[in-house]
Formats: sequence, C-alpha cells, structure tokens
Amino acid sequence: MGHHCCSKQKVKRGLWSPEEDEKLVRYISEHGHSCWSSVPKHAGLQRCGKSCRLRWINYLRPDLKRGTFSEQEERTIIDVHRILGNRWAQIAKHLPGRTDNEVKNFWNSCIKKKLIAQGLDPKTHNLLPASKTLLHGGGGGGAANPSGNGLAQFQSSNGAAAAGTTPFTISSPAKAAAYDVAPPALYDVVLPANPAGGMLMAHDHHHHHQVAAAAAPVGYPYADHGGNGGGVLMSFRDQNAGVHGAASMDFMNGSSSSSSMEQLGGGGGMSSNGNGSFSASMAAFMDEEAAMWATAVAPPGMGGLAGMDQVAQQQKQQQVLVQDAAVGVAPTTLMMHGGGAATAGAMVVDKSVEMVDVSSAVYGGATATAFDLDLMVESCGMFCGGGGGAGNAMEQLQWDC
DNA sequence: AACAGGGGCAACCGCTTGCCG
DNA sequence: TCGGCAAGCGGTTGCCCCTGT
Repeated sequence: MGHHCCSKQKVKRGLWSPEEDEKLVRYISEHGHSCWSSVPKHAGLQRCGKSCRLRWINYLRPDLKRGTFSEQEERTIIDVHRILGNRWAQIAKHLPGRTDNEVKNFWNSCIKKKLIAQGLDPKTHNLLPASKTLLHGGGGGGAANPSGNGLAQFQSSNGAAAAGTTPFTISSPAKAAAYDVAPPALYDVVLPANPAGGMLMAHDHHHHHQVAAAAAPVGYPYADHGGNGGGVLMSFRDQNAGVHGAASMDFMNGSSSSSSMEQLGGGGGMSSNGNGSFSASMAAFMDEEAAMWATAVAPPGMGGLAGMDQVAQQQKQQQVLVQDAAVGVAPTTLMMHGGGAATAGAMVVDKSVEMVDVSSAVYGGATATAFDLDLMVESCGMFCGGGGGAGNAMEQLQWDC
C-alpha cells in the first residue's frame, strides 16, 4: 500500500538507486522543493513525493553529516532526550547535520542499550529498580544524593564517565553556526554556591562573559530590569570555560519535588537539595533560544531567597527583557510573577509572543504544579517544580508537572 | 564454506499539524 | 467553520551485512 498521496500513480518503493538519487539531487538543487508532490513528476522519478522528501531529508541533503556519532553528540542526545523524550526532530535540531531518523536509529540501536547496561531506564533516565538497590540501597525519589553534589552515580561504559552524561549539558551549535564566532559546543548549567539574593541568569554564548559572582558585575552587559543587586546566578556557559563551584542547581527550596534528573542519581539528581528539574528545563529553554543572554530577577517573595531588594519584593510582576542584541535574535521576554511560596503555578512559553510566564511555583511550590506547556519552542524547556513528591516519569515531567 | 541470528539502517506507515480556499 | 491537501513527525518494518558457529 502506497501513500494516499500517490495512490493514483504507479510508484516505485524500496531502496533508492544511484540514478534516482542523482535525479532527485539535480532537480532539487536546480528548482528546490516548493511542493514535494510535484517533485517526482518533474524530476522524472517513479516515486511519491513523500518518499522523495524523506530521501532528501534523510540522505541526500548536502549539509548532512554522515558517519558515526561522536561522543559529544551522544552526550547531547542523552541530555536532550532526558528532557524531551522521544522527540527526535527536536533532539536532532541540537545536532547539526543529523536527522531525526538518524538520531532515532542511533538511540534505539546504541544509546538505549548503553543506558540499560548502566542500569538506567532509557525512557525515564531513572535508575532501574535493581540498579537503585545496588547503588543506593534503594533510595527513592527526592532523597538526598549521598555524594551531595547531585550527580549521578554511574559511570559510562565507554569511559566518558559521568562527566559527560550527568551534568546537564545541551549543545546548540546549529544556531551558533549562524554567528560569526565559533560556537561552544556544550553548555553547562552551573550555579554558584551562594544562593542568596535574587537570581540572575546569563548565557555565555561566546565566551565573552564568565559569570560566577552572586551579583551582576558592574557594567555587566545584561540589564537587570528588576533593579536587584545580588542574586543567585545561573550561568549558561561554555563547558570548556572552566568549572564553577557547585555543580548543582538550586532553584527551589523546601520543595519535595522530584524529577528524572534527581532519579538519575538515585534520588539526589541535578540538585543538591533534591530539586533539579527546573534547572535542566531552563537549560533546554535557554539553549533553544540559543542566542538569548538573559538576566532574570527572581520574583518577589520567592521562598528561600534572602536579600531581595525591598522595592522588588513589593512588585508582583517583573519582566525581564531577554535580548540578544549582538546577534540580532528577537527579543524574548521572560516574565516571572511571583507569589512567594505559591502552591501552584503555570508556565506558558509562547513562541508567538516570545514570552515566558513563569509563576512562582517554579521556585518553590511544594504542592501541585500545573504547567501549561504551551510550547516547547522548538524545543525549549519544561519548567517543573513542586510536585509534592509525585512520581517523575518523563511523561509526567513533560505534561503533568 | 555455509548457515543462522542479530544489529544497524533506510524506508515506509499512519497519525498529527498547519495552511489555504 | 469546515474540508482538503501537504508537510512534519514518531513508530515500525524489512532488508542487508556482519559475526559467530
């Protein structure tokens, strides 16, 4: 049975011959593919348009990178999959030259097995029950990671080790390639140890800025629209730029939320206090809007944050313009409205309005969190928090949190 | 050398989404 | 608002090749 789109015509199926490839390439390079259904006819191919499209996208496109996946690509796939699940097209966007089909096949044939061999559930990235028992004596979600740093306690079979797969890393050389600077391939999400004051996030995309202080440095190019001084600083920076103190993220205090990230470490996870999902999600978001250099000020009344500017504390809403003027990326507004230790929240990331609406639950909701995932903006992120110790399957991470 | 089994990969299938009249 | 069409996407299938016996 052929595709419905080509049921009227006699079409060839199966592997493509070199002659067919040549015809397709020649036609596409000369005329483009404004309408795939007409491509086979004009190119002189006995194929349906859908088949031509697939062949072009998965095999003939000139910008495709062939060959085996690098270790870095593998890490990226694992990291992004941890957040996005089986969204191969989204994952592939983080790997220039790779197709969703290729990523999917690589996952199914290779990575999946590696994860299983490491005692991880490839669907959730959680430790499989048997492995949990082995490694941690059965520690559950939300429990403290014995290591205290939130890193997973497994070792890659190929020696890449936890360094690659446990700290959250996202690559986005695809977008970076559009810049005039060689793109850093990986970004770490690193949080300085001092969690006092407001929160500042920055994305060091071009190595131009090393951000590690608890407060925005004088003259720091990212505007602090909230007018707050000190703050917890979250730096999205080149992995190669060095190591900042603590490797964990701590956005939420006192919450009993759990996430797949935590589970990775048998309960400890990304966050040293057992609250790690937001950070990873944020990283995904930040990455996708790769050129985004952000300063974000914590919402007023945010639980667990001290030293907030008095004025800021009175504000109910803060908008932070996240703009990458240098590379001309469309401005993105990051809106956070707080309510202190709210118990529920919603997050809307809507590409059309370039707005992120992060309610306070992101920071500390100890109970239910209802995120309205209006988008994964070409893969952006999910901000998850709270959860009250609920389960943390990937599906839940994405849709229920 | 021949065969069987498994793995990897290209291609297909069918559902969803977005666009347009 | 609705229906048709094209494209996008994830899951699945089937073929080919490699390896072990």
